[in-house]
Amino acid sequence: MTSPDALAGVAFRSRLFIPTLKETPAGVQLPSHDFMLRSGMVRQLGSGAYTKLPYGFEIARRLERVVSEEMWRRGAEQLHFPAVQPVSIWKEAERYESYGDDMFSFPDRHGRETCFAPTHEIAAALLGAGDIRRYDQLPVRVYQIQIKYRDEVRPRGGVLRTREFTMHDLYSFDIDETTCLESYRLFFESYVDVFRRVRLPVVPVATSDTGAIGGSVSHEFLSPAAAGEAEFPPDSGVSEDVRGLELAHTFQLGTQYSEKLGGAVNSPDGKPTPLWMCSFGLGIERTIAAVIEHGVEEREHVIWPFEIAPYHVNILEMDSEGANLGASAALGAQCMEGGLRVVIDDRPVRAGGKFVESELLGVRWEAIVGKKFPQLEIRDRLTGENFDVHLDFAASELKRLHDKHPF
RNA sequence: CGGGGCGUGGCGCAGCCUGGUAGCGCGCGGCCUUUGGGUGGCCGAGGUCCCCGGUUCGAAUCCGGGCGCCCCGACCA
Repeated sequence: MTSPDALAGVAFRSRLFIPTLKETPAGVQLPSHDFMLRSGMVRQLGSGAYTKLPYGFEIARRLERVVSEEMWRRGAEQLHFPAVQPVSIWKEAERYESYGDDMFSFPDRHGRETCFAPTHEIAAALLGAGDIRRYDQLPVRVYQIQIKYRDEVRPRGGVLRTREFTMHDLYSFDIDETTCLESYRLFFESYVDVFRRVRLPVVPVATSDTGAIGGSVSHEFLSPAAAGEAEFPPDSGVSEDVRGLELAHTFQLGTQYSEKLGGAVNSPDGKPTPLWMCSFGLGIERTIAAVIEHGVEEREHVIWPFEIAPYHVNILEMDSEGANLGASAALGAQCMEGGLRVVIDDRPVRAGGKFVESELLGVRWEAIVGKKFPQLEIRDRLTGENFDVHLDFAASELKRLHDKHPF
C-alpha cells in the first residue's frame, strides 16, 4: 500500500488495491476469516496458505512495529535466523523425532536433508553456544520477526492455523536460574503490553505440558473467543472452561538446550556453567484474527485499534462529482498533522457503497462530506456518537475526541 | 490419519438423480436513471463445467481412477 506516512499525506480510496467482497466465500466458518476475506485483507492460495493483500499486510506490519517497540524498550536486539536449515542440527538436538511430520523437510541438490524451520530454539541455542563466551556478556536477548513453516495436520480457521505464519520469537540467555527468571518476567510483561496496546484481553495460563519446545514452565497467552481451540479455566468462581485463541507462548527452557548443544561460559569463579535459556513466541496473523474476533463479539463490528489501524479517519466524499474533494484533502492533511491517518473515499460510488465499505476498512472515525457542506457529520464507530461540525473545526475536534478517548 | 461434505465465468449458487453441447444473483464494461445506506432499467464482455480414462451417436450429468478445498476429531503460535 502506498504509505500515507511516507507521503506525509492522505490516501485516496480509489487508488488503493482493496478488493472487497459482498458475499462470504464458501466454506468460511469464522467471523475473522469472513471479515479478512471480505475486507480484502487476505486471499487463500492453498490449504493453510494465504496471500496478505496490501491492507492486511499493512496491519500486520503495524503490529510488528508495536512488538518491536516493546522489545526495544526492554533492550532486546533484533536478528534473523535462516528459515532453511540442515536437518542435522535437529537430530543433534534430538528434536527431529518430536517435531517429526510437522516439519517440512526435503533433500537439497546434494542430497543433504534440509528443512523449513518450524521454530528457532535450536538455531538460537547454537548461536549462544558459539558466540556467547563470557559471563559478563549476559544477559543476551535476541529476537526476530520471521516466517515459520509447519506442515500442519489440518490447517483451519482461515489465518488461525496455517502452514506458513509470521511469528515474533525471542530467546534469552542468562548465567543462572535467578537471572533467567528475570528475563522471563521481563518479556512475559512485554507480551502483556503488546496485547494491551491492541486492546485485546488476554489471559496468561500456566501449562505443565510444554510440547515439542521443551522446558519446565510455560505460559500460554489466551484470548477469550468462541473460535478458540484451547480451553482454559476463567477467573475464579466459574466452573465452566472458556475457549480461547492461543496468541503467544512463553517458555522457561532452562539449560536443556545449552547442555545438549554446548552453550556454556565460565562463571566468575571460573567454573563452566551452562547457559539458561527462555524462549517466547507470538503469532502475528493470529493476533490480528483475534482482534477481529474480539471486535465482533464485543460490538459486532471491527475497529482497528489506533496503533495498528491503517487509517483512523475515513472521509466520505458524498458528491459524485467530487465537488468538495479539495476541502476533504485539506481536512485530511490537518488530521495527519494531528497524528490521525486519513483515507478519503473519493470513488464514484453511491452513499450505500461508501458506508458499507467503511465498515470493512475498520476505521474508527467517519467524516461525511455531503449536502450540509461546509457542515460535516462526524461519526465515532467506537461509541456510536455522531454530530455535525464545521469543516474548519473538524480536524481539531477529531483530535480532541481522540485524545479524550483513545482506542 | 479416521469421519463427513464440496469442486460449474472473479464471487455465491442452480442444473447432475431422470445424459441432448450451460443458467441465475452479485461483481465487471457501456448508456440512461438515481444521488446520505450496495437505486432502477437497457445493452455487453466473460466458462477447458477440477484432471485423466471409460460407457454412449452424444457426458457438467453415468462408471473408474486421480488431484484440490472445507468442516469435525487426535496435535500446535
